[in-house]
Amino acid sequence: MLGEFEYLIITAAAGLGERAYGATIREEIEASGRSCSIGALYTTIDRLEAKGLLKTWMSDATPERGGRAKRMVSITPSGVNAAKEFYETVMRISRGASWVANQSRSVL
Amino acid sequence: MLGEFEYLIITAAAGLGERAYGATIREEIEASGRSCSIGALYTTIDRLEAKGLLKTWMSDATPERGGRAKRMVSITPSGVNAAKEFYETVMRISRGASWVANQSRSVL
DNA sequence: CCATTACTCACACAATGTAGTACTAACAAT
DNA sequence: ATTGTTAGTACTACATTGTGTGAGTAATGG
Repeated sequence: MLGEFEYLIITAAAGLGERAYGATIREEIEASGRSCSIGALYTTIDRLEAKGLLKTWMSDATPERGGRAKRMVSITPSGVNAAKEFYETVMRISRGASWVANQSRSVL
Repeated sequence: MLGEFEYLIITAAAGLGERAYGATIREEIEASGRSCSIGALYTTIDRLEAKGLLKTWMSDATPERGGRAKRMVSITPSGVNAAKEFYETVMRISRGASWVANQSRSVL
């Protein structure tokens, strides 16, 4: 099973599409109010890659100040599956919990 | 932040209400298709109690064969908050993800 | 006394977090 | 042009927290 942080990274990367790499993923995560240390980010990316849930490759350096080569990220089909399963597990578990709003609406 | 298993236990206990203790929580979890070893269960209950997210106490023995005293569980207000936050974090993160169905409906 | 129900313990492994290091390129000063 | 400074990026080693295992122990009713 994915951890919450792993899910977070996969989801952010999926949303960023072609623009996904360490720094943009981090911004995305912190923008949602969750802190994301650099180290935690890369170790998790490594682990996810080892599990085959995403793949990475080095791009060429861009002509920006400090434009070091980026480690680009994209989600594999397995990665999408894993994320989907995580999401559905949380949904299933949560069914009926008092802190879940609007439970009846989902049926309408 | 809660782990997935911690969330699972809090949710199961919340659903069971007065009847929540080790064995019923375990049944509840396994009924949802997720395995739940005894050891993992109690370790996690211990940790959650240490964090103040739930409280436990020993009940009297029941008059059933083998009816040993049970370690009853109930969720504290902090526990409800933590669960709620976990749920909302996952929801917020997931907004827009391709694997989430019916995204428009939530607005209606 | 023994089958049943339930909990405890000791440890192993996996996921997440922190802090610090190192590399690259633009920019600025000389 | 050379050098130093700074910003953007990636990597590594270690610390902490979360999850898993299953044998072992205790209490109770028959």
